[in-house]
Amino acid sequence: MNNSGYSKTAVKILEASLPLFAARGYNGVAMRDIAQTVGITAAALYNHFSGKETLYFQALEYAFADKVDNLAAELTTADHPEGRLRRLVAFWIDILGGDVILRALLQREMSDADEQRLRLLLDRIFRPVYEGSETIISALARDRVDGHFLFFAILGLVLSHYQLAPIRKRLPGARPEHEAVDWIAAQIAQLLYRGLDPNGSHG
Amino acid sequence: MNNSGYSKTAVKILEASLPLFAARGYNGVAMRDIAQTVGITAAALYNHFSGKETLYFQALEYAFADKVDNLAAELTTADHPEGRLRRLVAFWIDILGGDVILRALLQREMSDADEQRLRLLLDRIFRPVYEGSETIISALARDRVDGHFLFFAILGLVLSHYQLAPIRKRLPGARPEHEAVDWIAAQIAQLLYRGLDPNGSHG
DNA sequence: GTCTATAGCCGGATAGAC
DNA sequence: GTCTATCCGGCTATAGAC
Repeated sequence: MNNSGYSKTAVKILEASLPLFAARGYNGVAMRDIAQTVGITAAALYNHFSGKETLYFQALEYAFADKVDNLAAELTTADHPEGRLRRLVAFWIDILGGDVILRALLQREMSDADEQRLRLLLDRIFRPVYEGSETIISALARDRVDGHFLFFAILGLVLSHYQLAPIRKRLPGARPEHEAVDWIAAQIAQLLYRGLDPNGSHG
Repeated sequence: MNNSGYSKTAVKILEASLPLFAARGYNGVAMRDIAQTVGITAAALYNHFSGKETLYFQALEYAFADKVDNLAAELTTADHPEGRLRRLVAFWIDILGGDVILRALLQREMSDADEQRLRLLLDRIFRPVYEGSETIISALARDRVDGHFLFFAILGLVLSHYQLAPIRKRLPGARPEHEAVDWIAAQIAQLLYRGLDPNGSHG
């Protein structure tokens, strides 16, 4: 037992199952696979989780725990708006870019759209971040764009950068630095803040 | 037989399988499911396709056929750069927003990342559009952002708008007009062209 | 708490009659 | 070209010994 309420073996099972579910999806992973990774038999899994669905659900919850702490504080410190925008972009890159497993799970949940699992994502990740970044978002959006739209535009730019990587890397113009987090953050912030208009502030 | 080279039944099979694969993925669809939708038995499927993998692959190819014709011509007509940007955004919305099946298949292919199927997507969709929009992209990007990055930023903004819809619609600030293609196109073009800088051209 | 063994089900694919 | 019947393998889950 530890403070998460799971036994040591249960934690090992959860941590073994996450990369598998992320890589191959719910249907693509057999209980035998998870058991083999842990080093026990499939039957023994049922001593810790009542079934495959339960295990999957608890693995999701386990993966998303404590991902969004202290974001709000970081986003409200006095700073130029562009700096705070950059930190919000960096936050998403940190969450989505640094964790292949979380990203794959997120994408899968988006397309499978189970109501219960969706609620987990909302409560654990999106609502906290949305509320924590409301001030900076509305300050940035002003009358120019819709704030709700802007929040998802930032998230979408980060997410799609990673999501489209298999295709992105295969088209001419791809360069190694496109995978560097600092470069990505700078490009996104630059694009969002300055825009493309040649008559704009930076042109 | 028709000009696609498929018999009438084969076409019915392809068109029946696409929504199923889009909704539940390769592993989530049984040959029996497809057969039942068509109104035949699973065994009869093998008169038209040699196996499940072949059927899936041909269904993908069938879905992507003729999606990108005449884009290049449309993007090079004389016009203000902002107008051409808007047309490029509209093109992606037209492809990705208007076809839930294509979008779901695209997303699934992105995360499953089979080399052969990836090549199909590249050759049928992305490379033609990429090459067709090279001129307008580099004219828009100039020295401000990377052109390769900009191409995927535009695509990513459209794609993620639809992809994140399950979460987007559940957060405060969601409104019905956020689903209207004209509104989406206007917001994306506005954001990309003008940017967020209060000292920018639109101030 | 783990094991072996197995029940019960489902999925892909084939054989052969019609 | 479709059918019925069937094979075979893989899967979740359970029973019961240790």
